[in-house]
Amino acid sequence: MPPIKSVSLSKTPASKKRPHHHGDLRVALIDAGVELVNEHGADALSIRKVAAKAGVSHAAPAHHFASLANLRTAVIARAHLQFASQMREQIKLANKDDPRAIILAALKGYMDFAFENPSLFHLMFGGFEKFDDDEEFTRASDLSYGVLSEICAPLLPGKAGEEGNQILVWSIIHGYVGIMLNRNSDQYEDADPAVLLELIFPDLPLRDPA
Amino acid sequence: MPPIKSVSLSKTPASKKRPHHHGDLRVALIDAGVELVNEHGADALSIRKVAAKAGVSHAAPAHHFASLANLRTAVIARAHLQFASQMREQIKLANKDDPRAIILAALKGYMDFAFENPSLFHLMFGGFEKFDDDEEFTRASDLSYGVLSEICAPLLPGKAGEEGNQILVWSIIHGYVGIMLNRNSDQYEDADPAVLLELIFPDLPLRDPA
DNA sequence: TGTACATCAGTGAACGCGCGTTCACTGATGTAC
DNA sequence: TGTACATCAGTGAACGCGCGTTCACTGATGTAC
Repeated sequence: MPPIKSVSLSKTPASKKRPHHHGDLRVALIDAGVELVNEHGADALSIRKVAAKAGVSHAAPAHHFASLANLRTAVIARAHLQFASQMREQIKLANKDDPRAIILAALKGYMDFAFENPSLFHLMFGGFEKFDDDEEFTRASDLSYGVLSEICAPLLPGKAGEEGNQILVWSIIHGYVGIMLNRNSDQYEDADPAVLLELIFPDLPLRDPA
Repeated sequence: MPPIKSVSLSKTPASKKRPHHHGDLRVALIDAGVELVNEHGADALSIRKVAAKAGVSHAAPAHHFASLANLRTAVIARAHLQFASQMREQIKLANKDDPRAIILAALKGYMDFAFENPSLFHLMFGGFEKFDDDEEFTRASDLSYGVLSEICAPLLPGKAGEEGNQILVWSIIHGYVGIMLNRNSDQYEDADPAVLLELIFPDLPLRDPA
């Protein structure tokens, strides 16, 4: 029995923008990179391992990433998307009329991301070579920084001005996370992040609601 | 003319504890490691490069460091010594009766070290494999942490208790430094660290002097 | 609809490199007598 | 003081490994006609 309309059937999946061979190798390689880093550390990211994990030959990634630094930049960009979205998800759970609750929620998302993906966090902020002017990267990292500036907007400007508040809040959470990640793992394992955040931020001065 | 007392002359330098061949290769290798990291990044630390920099064969370090992680641990330990001493030097310049000035001074030392040795700073806190229970390492890093707990002692305990103050102060400076190091270098090059510190710490609540 | 051709993603072999580690060695130093 | 010996830091060759990168290729997809 010959297939009826086999041509149109094969054309429909083609309209899904599936490129020539692999589904979307570029995306698959970045996925594999994120997994590799989380499983074996920031150093473990390599073109050959990423290719193996995606099930292609080690020469295939060259068609999508000109160098290891390009791949790394893309993985960090992807990490920023997840980072921002994890903060946004916590914000959604907070009372949207309580700016302080929103800040604490976002910072809980910040900490959760870092503690759940410590190696990825180190890759993002640990001084690894990346292309800071890559468009995909700047778009993604702007999403993260956007969350932070957004939640700080209701804060009363301090002596350091608007930007001072942002840097202060960001410094505290970034430093706290960095310190905790650097400790021997079992030393603070019973510390409850939410409680610690409350303790660290006892009274944030807010603007009068306009 | 035969040398008089040549024997005792040659014994005197021997009493300087100079080991067999090299002066003190272990120390020289750590020196070379610090230089390598500062010059070419935290990733550039390798047994072979360190040996080359110290002018010995690449098999020589094996007599002093069982593995790369051991060498790295020793380099980080050395970095902590410098880190602590840089904070102590700034503290010496401050009015010793002004606890707030002492805190700001120590944090200036903290920032100066990080900005002058960014790669070393990343090596110390960037999640690289090291032996946290190495005695030389714990002794050195305890010196750094000792400075931080010392300067925080005069602070009024907050809701998070004594330890909360320490974690808060440390988080702020650690996070601020981490964020600045992660930016494109020229973005904040005109920021005066001392001024920023003053802005970030407008009013630290101190204990009554007993 | 069918055919010829261009495009280009993925292949597999090969390259040279730097790496950590091992090994038998050598030669200077320290020690016992 | 002099001699024999033990110790051990440093040597140089060799190992196998994973790496990024290159290359001619092949074969599936997309397009022009």
